[in-house]
Amino acid sequence: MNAISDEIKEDYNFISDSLVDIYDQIMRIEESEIKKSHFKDITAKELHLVHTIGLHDRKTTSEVARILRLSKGTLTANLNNLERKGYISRIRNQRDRRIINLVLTSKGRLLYRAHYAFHQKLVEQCLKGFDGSDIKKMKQALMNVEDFIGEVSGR
Amino acid sequence: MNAISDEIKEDYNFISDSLVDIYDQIMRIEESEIKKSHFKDITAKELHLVHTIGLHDRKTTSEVARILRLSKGTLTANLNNLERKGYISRIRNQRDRRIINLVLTSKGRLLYRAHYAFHQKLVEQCLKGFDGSDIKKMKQALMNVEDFIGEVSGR
DNA sequence: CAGAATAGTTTGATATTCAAACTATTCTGG
DNA sequence: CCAGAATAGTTTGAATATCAAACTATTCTG
Repeated sequence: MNAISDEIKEDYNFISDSLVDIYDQIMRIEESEIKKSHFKDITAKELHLVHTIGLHDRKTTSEVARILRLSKGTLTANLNNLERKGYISRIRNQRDRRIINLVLTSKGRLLYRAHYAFHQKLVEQCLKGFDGSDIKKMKQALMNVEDFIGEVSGR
Repeated sequence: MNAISDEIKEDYNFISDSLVDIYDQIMRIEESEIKKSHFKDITAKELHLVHTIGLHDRKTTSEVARILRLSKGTLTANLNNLERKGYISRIRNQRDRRIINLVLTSKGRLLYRAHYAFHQKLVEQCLKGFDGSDIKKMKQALMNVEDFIGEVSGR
């Protein structure tokens, strides 16, 4: 093993160690940043749920439960909380009255945008000083991770 | 706004969207991979705790609680579970008998290494085809994120 | 050496999660 | 068209996780 590949190995270890811890911290500061704004009653999990419900596509309860891997009962409880706090509404689907479509209220949309802006800021900081080809590499790395996740979880 | 910076903006959005979702999936497959091995009784949270206790430095309960931002009571409960399952031991510090030092049992060390190996594999997949300078960039990006986290959470 | 400070545990209340039973609605084969 | 199967979401009851505050044991300090 020569000096260069040793150095690369060290970099691998740095990256691996770093990744293990970073996301936890991100989750935490996401929540604390949101609480500094005027959304004081939102947890990181609820933020995640608001993000998943999203701005445009009126997902159903089942879709959201599948995406987040929550049981239907758990999601119902979470949705009750977010509805009570005024971030989401349930809309009964008129074509198929078994289905509930989920939408963000205007308050929910504000929260969504604040959260999204935070992520944008994070990515900007992360990639500051990078040029177009560096960014392409970064994108490639993330796609590789997605592929890996796909393989491991059986696509 | 010209074509090139539009493209970069799109890449930023891709990266931002991708990051939001990847962590959750990684947590999930970490847990499911570990359950495929002979550590069937471990949750993602417990894995995280075993990782934090680590191999070498005999952290105290308070240190671990601070790192993971858990209350002391919650951590006590978690440690009871991991001790019952045979992954950790509590060692009463002889210099200061108020303190408990936490160590992994041999079973705990096996789990730690399996988890670590998983992360290594993830990083290898992520960076496959990257050369030394690409990897340096990647490292830089992660350090930028750490800086950002430091700034936001007040260092 | 008395009392303040610290490390960790226990306790009681609250919140989260799940699976299973349940309600309401739609689909489907005869 | 209709009976029963299938589907979407809610309710329920039990198990687990979490927190803050009270508590125990130990060490530090003036």
